[in-house]
Parts: sequence; structure tokens; C-alpha cells
Amino acid sequence: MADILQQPEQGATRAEAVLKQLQTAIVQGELAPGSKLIEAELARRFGTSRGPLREAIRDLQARRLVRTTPNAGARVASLSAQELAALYETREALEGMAARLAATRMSVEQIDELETLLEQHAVRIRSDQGVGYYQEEGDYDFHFRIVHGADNPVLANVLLDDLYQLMRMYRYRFSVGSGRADRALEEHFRILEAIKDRDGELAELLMRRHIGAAGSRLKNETTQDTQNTPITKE
Amino acid sequence: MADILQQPEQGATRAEAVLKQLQTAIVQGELAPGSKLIEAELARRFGTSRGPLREAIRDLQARRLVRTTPNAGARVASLSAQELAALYETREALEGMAARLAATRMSVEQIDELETLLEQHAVRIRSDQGVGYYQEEGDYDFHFRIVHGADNPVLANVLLDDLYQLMRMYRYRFSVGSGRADRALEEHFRILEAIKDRDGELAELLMRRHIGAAGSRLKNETTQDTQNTPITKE
DNA sequence: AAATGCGGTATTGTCGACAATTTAGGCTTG
DNA sequence: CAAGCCTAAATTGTCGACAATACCGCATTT
Repeated sequence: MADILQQPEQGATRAEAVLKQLQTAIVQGELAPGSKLIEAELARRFGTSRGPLREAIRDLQARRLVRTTPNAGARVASLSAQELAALYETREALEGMAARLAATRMSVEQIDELETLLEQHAVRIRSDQGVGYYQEEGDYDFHFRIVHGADNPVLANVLLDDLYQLMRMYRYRFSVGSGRADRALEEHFRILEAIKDRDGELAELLMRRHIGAAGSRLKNETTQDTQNTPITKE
Repeated sequence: MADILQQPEQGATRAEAVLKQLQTAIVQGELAPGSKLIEAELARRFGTSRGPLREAIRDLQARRLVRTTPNAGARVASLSAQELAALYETREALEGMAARLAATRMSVEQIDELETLLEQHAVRIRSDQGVGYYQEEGDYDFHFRIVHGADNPVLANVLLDDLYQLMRMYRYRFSVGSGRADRALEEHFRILEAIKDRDGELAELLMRRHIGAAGSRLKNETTQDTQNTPITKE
């Protein structure tokens, strides 16, 4: 039980382990958007050679968390307000679709489990414990289950692997949704109701609104300082 | 004008060049779905070392054209009928969204250009020349412009980089849409009309139908032999 | 004869060194 | 003083070799 802070072993291959560590470093904001990723430096930090690190960077590029230009290296993605809006727009369409499909494809067991999950959330929020928890993991968990309930592997891949990490990254920075947990939970319950009724059309509509609300709040928070300039530090 | 067949130089870096060559080899079916990608062999073939080749494979993995399992190598993606349906389902949602957005965001110049493009297609089809061309490049071109007209970089990225190549790969194999060029063109014109009217809702509906039709035809072609088994050769 | 363990071979994962390219700073030059 | 070149440092791209792992055929055992 020696090294809890440093747990360097994860994943089958070294490249995978580096990928995970690097991804969390980016998502949690330790590596600021726009900052340069120097291969040699990161390789030293993660105790590996440049080979696996390079592969990790390429994976992150696919997930839109970094951008690389040939011969000039990689930088942490830095989304402009416009791109951030585009991200939410796309998410709205995809998760709306997920909700519609989930309404017809989720099993009753899955629906039951989702309901108990939401009830647990309700308890947590009423007791004012874990508000932060709810916003992070709980919200993610709800959307995650909807996407899985849609039973569409392509959709799941695009949303969970590609787009979600990007949003988590920016959610971190603004701590989006402060004090909106109860409202969000209410919306989650409504979506659940629509799914229980097997009303795909309604579920899609509610989900789109739910995400649209989050997107417009995000827009307000960003446009106060930046209008077209990237949201970055360096 | 010596080597037209073999033009080994493409892209700024070797990995990029390999990526393009390998991707076309896969999309055109030269490397059958399910077949194994042996790094040493491909490296020899493309006249490079395993390093750049490895990076190309990782890029293709992000585009869902290959699947890798740690320590066991990469194989050309082999979609089951179910996954293929999921692919079209997702495309339907995304391109529907693209059409809706394009209806409000495309400039009149862009719309004019799109109209002349379709008129050229009409001429080609009526004269019975280039039916094959239309189905391949022309159709792609139309959808490409709609996606760009939506002015949403995330959407464009997901559709064009990730999903489109996969579909081209399977379109090749079945030569989907044989003799449907005139019908497809008609549908394209209707979508254009909706965009000219700035009627996003209608444009979305028409686009979804347009793609849904292609998807169900594809489904018919595949379910005749395979129901749950992957569509592959080896 | 079927299952299981055991090599040997093929293939992938990782590393360190070298080549090519970009980047930064100083110097010259107009 | 500004602009442009030119060198040097830093960084990325590429390669070949070695280590680790998975795959395959064969012998052995029950």
C-alpha cells in the first residue's frame, strides 16, 4: 500500500497506460488548452519512451482532445466559443436520437435500474450531500445509460469516446451547471417518464431541450469574455 | 508522366502517405474485411519502417476502418449487419441535422453552386454517361456540400472523417444503389428546394428519408445471406 | 481419439539513436 | 531601425534492433 498517488500501471500495453494518464491530465485541466505537448518531456514524466507516447497522442487526436500539425507537434485542443457551440449542437442531435431509440429498445430491467438510479440521485440532492458528485458522475451516468439503451454501437462510440471527454474538459473549467442539479434531475425524470411510456418522440424532444439548456448556459459563461478568440491560457 | 499507377508520394510526412494508401486499399476492398494487417509486411509494401505504419493503423482505428486488439494486431473492420444498420441510423440523424442547419446557414452563393452541381448530374444521368460516376463521386459531393453548409466543424469531422469512409467501403462491395441514380437525384433536388425555401424542418425530413431508403436497401442486400454473422471473407 | 501441455515461430510492443524539420535569436544589411 | 538571412538549439520524424507476447503444430497423456 505504498504508492497510491502514483499508480503507473494501467492497461495492457504501455501506450494504453500513457493514454489514460495523459487524457485525465488534459480533461482535468492540468495541461491547459493550447499548451504544447513535448514528447520527450511527457515521455520522461510517464516513465516510457517516445514511441508509446506518440501513439497515445494520436489516440487523443482522434478524440479531439489534442491537435497536431506535422513537424510542429501537438497542442491541447482549445475550442473557440463557436466550436463549443458546435459541439453542443451535435451532442443535442445525437443524444436526442439516443433518447428516441432508447424509448423503444430499453428493456424493462434497464428502465427499472435507471429509475432507481435517479431516485438515489434525488436522495443525494435533497440531503444536499454530493451536489458536486451528482453533477459530475451522476449526470454522466444518466446520459451514459441512455446512450447504451439506444443499442447502437456507432452512436455509442462517437458520443462516449469522441465527444464526451471534450465536454468533460470544458465542464471542468467552468464548473458548468452550478446549482442546477435539482432542475437537471427533474428533467431527467421527465425523460425517464417518456421512455417508460415508450414515447420516443417525446423522449427525443425532452432530451434535446435538456442539452440545449446546458449549451446555452455554457454560451453565456463563455461569451462574456471571449467572442471569437479561443478559450485558452497560453 | 512515367508512374501514374504508382504514385508513392503523398502528404507531408511518411505516416500520412501510408495512411492514405492504406485507407484506399481498405476502402476499395483490396484488403478484405476481417483480414489481418501484418505490420512488417505492409511496411515492406509501402517502403517504410514499422513506425509510421503503426501510426497509420492507429489513425484508421480512430476512423473505425480497422480494429486492433492489444498484442494481437489489427484487422480490417468487418461490420455485422446489425452494425451496418447502426451506421446508417447514426448517419440519418447526423445528416438530417446537417440538412436542417444548412437550410438556415448556407449562403445564396453556396446554394447556387449546389444547384448547378445537381443540374450537371442531371445531364450526366440523362445522357446515360457516368452513371457509375454519379453514384460514387457525385452523390458524395452532394452530401459533402450539405455537411459543409451546416457550418458545424464537429459534425463535419464526425461525418466526413469517421463515418463516411466506412460507408464508402461497404458501398463498394455491394455497389449499392444500382439503377437508382435518377431517383436519388430527384430526392437531392427536393432537398435543395427545401434549403432554398429556408425550410430546415422539411430539409431534415427529406434527408432522413433519402438516407433511410439507402439504408433499407442495403439491409435487404445483406440479410439475404447473413443475419448476425459478420460480412467478411476470411 | 480428445484434451492438454510444450516448444518454436511469427508478430507485436518498446527502446535508443540518428535524420529532418521547425523555431528562436543574433547578426548583417539596406 | 526594420527586415531578412543564417546559425544553433530544440523538437519531431524515422529507422533498426531487441524484448515480450501470442499463435501454431506436435507430442504426450488419459
